[in-house]
Amino acid sequence: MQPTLYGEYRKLDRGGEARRSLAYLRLRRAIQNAIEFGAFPPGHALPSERDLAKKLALSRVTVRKAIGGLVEDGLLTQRHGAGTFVAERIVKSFSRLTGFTDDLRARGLKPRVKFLERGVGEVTPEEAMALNLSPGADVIRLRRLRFADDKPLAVEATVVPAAVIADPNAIKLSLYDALGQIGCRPTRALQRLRAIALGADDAELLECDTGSPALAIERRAFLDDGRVVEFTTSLYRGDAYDFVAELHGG
Amino acid sequence: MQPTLYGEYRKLDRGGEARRSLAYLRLRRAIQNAIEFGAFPPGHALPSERDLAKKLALSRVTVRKAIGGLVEDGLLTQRHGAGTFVAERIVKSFSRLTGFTDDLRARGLKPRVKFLERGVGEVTPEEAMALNLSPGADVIRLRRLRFADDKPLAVEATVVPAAVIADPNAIKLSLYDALGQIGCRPTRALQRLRAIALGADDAELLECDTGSPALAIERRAFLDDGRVVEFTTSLYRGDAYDFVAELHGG
DNA sequence: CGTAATGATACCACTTTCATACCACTGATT
DNA sequence: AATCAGTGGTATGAAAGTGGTATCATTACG
Repeated sequence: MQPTLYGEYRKLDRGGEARRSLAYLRLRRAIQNAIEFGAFPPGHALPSERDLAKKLALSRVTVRKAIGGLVEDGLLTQRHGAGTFVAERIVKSFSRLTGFTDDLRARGLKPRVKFLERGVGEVTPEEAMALNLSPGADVIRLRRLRFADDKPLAVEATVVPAAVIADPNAIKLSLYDALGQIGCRPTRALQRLRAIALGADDAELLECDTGSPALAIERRAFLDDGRVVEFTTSLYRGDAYDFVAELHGG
Repeated sequence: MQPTLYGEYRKLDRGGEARRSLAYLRLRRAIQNAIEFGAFPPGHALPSERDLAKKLALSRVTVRKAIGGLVEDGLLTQRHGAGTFVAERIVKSFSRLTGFTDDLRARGLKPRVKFLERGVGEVTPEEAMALNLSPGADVIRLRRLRFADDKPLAVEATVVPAAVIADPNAIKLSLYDALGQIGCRPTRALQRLRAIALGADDAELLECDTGSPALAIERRAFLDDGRVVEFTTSLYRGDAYDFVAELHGG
């Protein structure tokens, strides 16, 4: 039997001794399940917010909160006056290859970004090497200060070939969201991690002392065809970010 | 029957005899067990601090102390005004783990190991927590200094339950070889990486200045049945070692 | 005697949830 | 073209529950 939205929601109700999840999160999971199991094909309209609220005995605020999250994730699309629809191009949710924003959201922290620089320019020789581009090609440069719950956590310098994203302003919060929307979400990445001492400039941005330890991460992300879509150098405050990895195999 | 949080807590109470852990440590272990045995799936809410305190006849201060530790470990997430939740793990999957020895060889460096300590002792509370052992159990402790071309590169402290390997001298070169020979080769490991400043002792061993940045890696390796067979804390000189990881999505 | 663990209590800030109401837009009907 | 029912977008207020924090008292231990 095909899962229904209402059935999915009620199924998630069982919680044993644990307090149930928050209603809007439960509903959100229910909708997401229904979509991923195919109960709602792409383009299909969801019941209206008022209908959902009434049928599930929830308030419209709660329903909107659930839907809102999925809209932000690109799973749903809303059109003012028309309705809520399953997005045509569903961005595969990558459980493992995630960017900073997803990481923080998964941890329940509020991500915030302050742009220090956002512009277009010509590649430097080093960038050309890292991105595998020809000299003279254009790239987008981003320099971002990242906050978690309003505490500075990392400075990040990102270089993206202009051939991938032409308009720097298309990147609002998450680079990976922007890449996903144009179907260029990377499937593989190489990271290089090391510990360094913070320089004066970066230390000031991160509101800690010069020379304090930081985690430096360089990442090159690849598409299926091998093109590099991103080269990012990040400095994470050593006392504020842990990198957790799960290893498999024998 | 699935373990429950309250059941877990009371079970730990019966440890009885002379050695009863502090209440907040016991509760902390109980919660951790409940999570790791799946009683609380990721994303689900714990009972509120007030509920826990009331049901377990503890004060809220004690409950908060227990929860606080797990939050710091990244196992739980708290949101002001919302509740306490089992953290969704940020998992980076390393498909190819560049082992220490192989990596050095690839760089044309000669690896060498010097044992600083190798013996049996009783677990400390922290180790008991990491290895999920009862207080008073015996463990093997290894402390090794790793060199590349005769320059110190890392200090490594490893703890293995004596229940797994009884004789410390059975471990000659590679811990994983020794584990494999008795059929206890781990299939899964969790690593935690962060940047720290070196303390005086470790700095001296690594022949660099106190306070210089280092890469701290904690690793817990698991068997199929979930038992922890190894807990290792490594400190790599920040200026001498890069950690390279390959990430996969989809 | 001091310290640490624990308990009891109170208050604050925040989130969730509900109940309304009204606005702005869409699409189809008239 | 005008209308209208249904949609999402926004705002308000209120109640209940949550974690965050502080204070003070009690107990156990060295």
